[in-house]
Amino acid sequence: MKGLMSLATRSSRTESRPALSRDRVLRAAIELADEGGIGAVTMRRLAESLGAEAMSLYHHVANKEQVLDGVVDVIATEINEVVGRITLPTRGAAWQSAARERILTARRLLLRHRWAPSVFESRTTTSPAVLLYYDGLIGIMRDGGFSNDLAHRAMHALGSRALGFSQELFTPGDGPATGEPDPVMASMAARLPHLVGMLAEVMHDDPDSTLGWCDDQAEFEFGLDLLLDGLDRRR
Amino acid sequence: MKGLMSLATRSSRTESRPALSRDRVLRAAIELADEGGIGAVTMRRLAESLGAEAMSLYHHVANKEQVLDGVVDVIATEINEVVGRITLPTRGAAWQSAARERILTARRLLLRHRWAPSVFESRTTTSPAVLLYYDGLIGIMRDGGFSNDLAHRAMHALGSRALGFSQELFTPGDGPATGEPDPVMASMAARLPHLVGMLAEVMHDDPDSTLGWCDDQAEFEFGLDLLLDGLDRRR
DNA sequence: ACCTGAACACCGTTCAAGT
DNA sequence: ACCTGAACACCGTTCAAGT
Repeated sequence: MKGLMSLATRSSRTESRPALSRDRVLRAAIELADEGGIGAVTMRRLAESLGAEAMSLYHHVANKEQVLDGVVDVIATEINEVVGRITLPTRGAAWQSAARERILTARRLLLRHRWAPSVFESRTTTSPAVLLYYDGLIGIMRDGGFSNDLAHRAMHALGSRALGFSQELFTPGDGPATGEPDPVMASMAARLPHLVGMLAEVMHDDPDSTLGWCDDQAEFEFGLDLLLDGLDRRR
Repeated sequence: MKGLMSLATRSSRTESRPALSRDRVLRAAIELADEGGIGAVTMRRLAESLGAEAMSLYHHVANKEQVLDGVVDVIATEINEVVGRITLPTRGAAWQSAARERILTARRLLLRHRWAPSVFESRTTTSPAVLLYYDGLIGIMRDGGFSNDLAHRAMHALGSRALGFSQELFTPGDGPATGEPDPVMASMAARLPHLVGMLAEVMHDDPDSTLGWCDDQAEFEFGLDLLLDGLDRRR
């Protein structure tokens, strides 16, 4: 009797929603963030998306911080799986293309989640999967002949670029190219001659550019190569 | 009679607390953040520190986002005042030392507020003072012979480094050098041979280093010079 | 072991009311 | 014009109670 009851209970729950688990919580959090940004991830809405009550989550994660830690770890694990399949020589001068490929691959995966960079940055304790990713990158540099000291400085110099993202400096909204003369823009141009002149020319040369201030692929690669070239020279 | 009353009211308020103003609100927010981190800055506590009610703040700032925008602008204005007094040649090859000095000066001021980098990064609309700072840096590059296109790429490559800060990658907590053998550390070493080996050597060479993962001055300058050298070569 | 409802201590912000 | 108290719609999290 008791067995039948619990069986019925379990199966009725399974129909509407499988049992909660840490993994299901983390994946639901990623889905929620993909849909509505990281701000959409609240314990209450997360639970709701899983067909449960907010308090039920606390049986699988200690608190919200741990949800974010876990989300980072899930994504970094995915990155590790893909970069782990890269087979490229790493010895000597080959280190640079290997590192470049590893970083650009991480970038491709990371940017599937536009909210992810800021969450990666906000973590104070580093996820094991991120450490594993760094370990592989350091290994490539060591193969290339880097001393531990240079590898250390290199990791620092790369910063978040090691994982494939870089900060947006700013988004100037509507730039100087919006047809009719804008008085706000005009007074800005007077105070910011170099900035406005630069943006005007960049816009003119490439009207499709997003004013060049977003984390554009070409810009990312320019900065990355600047660093990798410099590191190779100090090798 | 009415005049006397209002005079009395004003003077009695002045004794305990001068009238609120946007500027006083922003300065109180900076003070609060300096004391307890940016998390300590809530509208309620901000008002309390000014001897007012939370709702009174809304007569001087539109909302909390605007408080943070204003805080960034106040700090960037302070930076502009100091870097504006730098008198260093900027023509030709001299651009590099001028840019370096400007950036390291900004860094000195910015790091008086340890919470500031993350707030600078979190702003979506850029403060006029930050734009003015960028404009000056672009001007230095143009004096150095940069095309607008290269200056644009350079600003991108520098990212937050243009303002004097770079991300902490992670803080590995207690590193491998803590005397007694730690089982957690041992299993980590097995999985992360390059990372642990690197940190062990860096620690050994410089026991005072903060495990090298904080935004250390020497590390910042290494990364900055790597970028400035590379940009000079592409000039 | 897992899940839940009610409650607590906070948030930012709106509104109507005061001077 | 400036300031305020009460209230609203949210948060994350604790607790005691359910199965």
